[in-house]
Amino acid sequence: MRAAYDQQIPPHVTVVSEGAPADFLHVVVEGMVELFASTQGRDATMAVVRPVSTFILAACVRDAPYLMSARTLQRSRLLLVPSVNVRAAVAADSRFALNAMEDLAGCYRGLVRHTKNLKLRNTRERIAAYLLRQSRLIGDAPGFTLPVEKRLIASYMGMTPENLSRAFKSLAADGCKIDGQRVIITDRERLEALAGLSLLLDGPDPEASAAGVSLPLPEAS
Amino acid sequence: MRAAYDQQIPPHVTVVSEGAPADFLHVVVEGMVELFASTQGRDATMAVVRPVSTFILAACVRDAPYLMSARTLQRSRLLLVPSVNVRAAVAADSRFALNAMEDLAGCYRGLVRHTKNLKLRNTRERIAAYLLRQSRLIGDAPGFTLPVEKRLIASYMGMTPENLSRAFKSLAADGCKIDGQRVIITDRERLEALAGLSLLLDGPDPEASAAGVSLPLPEAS
DNA sequence: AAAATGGCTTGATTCAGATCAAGTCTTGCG
DNA sequence: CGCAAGACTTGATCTGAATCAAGCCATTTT
Repeated sequence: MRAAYDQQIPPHVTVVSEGAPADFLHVVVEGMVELFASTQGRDATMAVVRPVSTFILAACVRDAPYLMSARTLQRSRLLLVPSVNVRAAVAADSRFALNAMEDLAGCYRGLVRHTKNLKLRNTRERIAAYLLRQSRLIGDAPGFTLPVEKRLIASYMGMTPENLSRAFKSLAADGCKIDGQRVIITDRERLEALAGLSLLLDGPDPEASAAGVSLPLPEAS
Repeated sequence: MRAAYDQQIPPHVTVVSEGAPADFLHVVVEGMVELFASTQGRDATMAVVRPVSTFILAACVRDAPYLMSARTLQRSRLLLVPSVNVRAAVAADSRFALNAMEDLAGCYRGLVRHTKNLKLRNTRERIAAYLLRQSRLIGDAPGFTLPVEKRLIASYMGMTPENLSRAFKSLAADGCKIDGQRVIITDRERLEALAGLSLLLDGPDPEASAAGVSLPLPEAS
């Protein structure tokens, strides 16, 4: 920690570029950071990280190049811990190693869920599942506010903003009303049927949210 | 290790079902195991594990339910290590913890690559990238043999077998001939242009293959 | 207050990939 | 050896989602 840098970053700044060597483990202390990947114009949101969570731990551990880029969505406070020190701490302190490992395992499982989602569900189902999960994470409240821009949700879910918009509208017939940022689940049963919710996929276990990676929590309302 | 079970498993046997508690860490000693996920009839290959590699390490570490199922593709020899002992070893032996962590980080990075692939490339591009990667992994040989059934490749790549078949055929125009199991890259430049190969995505680093997770290596020919 | 910017919606159209339906070829097995 | 099962291919058709093209609305800038 003594070697770490504490930085305030303005919004919309890219703090990590994929391909660069993983010199620092990043910790989001305040704000919100998007992990994304891009090739030839195309662009995909991989996750959104919220306090207090780390990102690109895997690259540090393996001393390999970053596979994702990162940019701030808001003004954020980041802690940059030199990878060397992270690896030293892992080797020296078994408690630290255990915690780091749990974090990593949580990220991995979050990504498995995300990938299963992409492969096994179509757009409407993904959205239904996402909304149900958001609702559950704040204690099964039927109403809440979307925590990020819709375009970001669309990119995360692997669809275009146009399609997300249309899908949101069409969900009115399946138990969920979306008006601007406001979401109201009017018929949970129906929405669950649409999502084809395998409890496993969206788990009752909160690890992915605890890990702060995936999309942020909504605010109840 | 003293607590582990050593098992011979016939082909096409499901050895792990998603949702079950992670009582054992599995190690593939011989053979080939498919990790997959399914909901309501739909089915998606997530990875293929080859010797010597572990699978479902993340679930063990977190003492959480499996997120993927596993079935043997061939007659396989598996080592089942009780999760309790794995966690004990992680806590007791920092060398073990470090190695486990590297393994986990490798799996994570493999999955990041896979997900980026799904989100950023269309089917033909994914296939081109896959073939180039296979070629590179055996030392840039232009000719090789597909290591697994095409239907499995199709599922892994998130497309139907029909589509894979058509795409394979159409690649003749882009520098690659596929005839049965045999693949011959006739124009690497062209194929690379199609794949839009960002070196980052498919990496020069061999970790994903070393981890034995993803699809198996082909045989040169 | 007007103008500009960026996010969101809506409609029309297109297209990649899925589905459906045969058929062929290979492989394992009684 | 002959049959059955399963993998793969091929063609015809359909459809979910992308793309293209405006327009709308809120927020910020001038």
